[in-house]
Amino acid sequence: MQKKKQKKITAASLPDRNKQSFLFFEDVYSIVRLVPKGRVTTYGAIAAYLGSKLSARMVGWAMNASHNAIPPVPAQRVVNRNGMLTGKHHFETPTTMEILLRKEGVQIKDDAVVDFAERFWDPMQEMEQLL
DNA sequence: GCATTGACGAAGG
DNA sequence: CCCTTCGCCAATG
Repeated sequence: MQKKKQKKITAASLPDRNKQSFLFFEDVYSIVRLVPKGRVTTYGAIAAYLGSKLSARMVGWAMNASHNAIPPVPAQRVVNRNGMLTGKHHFETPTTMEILLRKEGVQIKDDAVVDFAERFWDPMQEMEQLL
């Protein structure tokens, strides 16, 4: 049986209406939506969970399209591996991300999550607990 | 069709 | 310890 090579699905190859159905997007969104309030995860952790073949950049790329996602994705809970709010400029206002996180009980200092190691929510780790 | 960019991350200098 | 380079893969010009 021929191995089903990863079908090269691109958002551009789909009608706008189906972009939100883009599997890779949904995978990312599903994980992000699982992040509990007051916790954060990273692009790399999500990429690792989906498979190391996918780079963390693709996660960021997917997040960029998360505005079109329904239900909405708490993108503010996704930060880079350093705990920095690198995506803050992609929100409606540069302070939206920080405000949302503070509202959820996450302390932000110098555009970074305080006690990031404790706040970190690892998809793979959490998935194991569910098993 | 090539070059640049990007909400990343690891490695090297 | 800070900065640069490279790999990652798709989008965009």
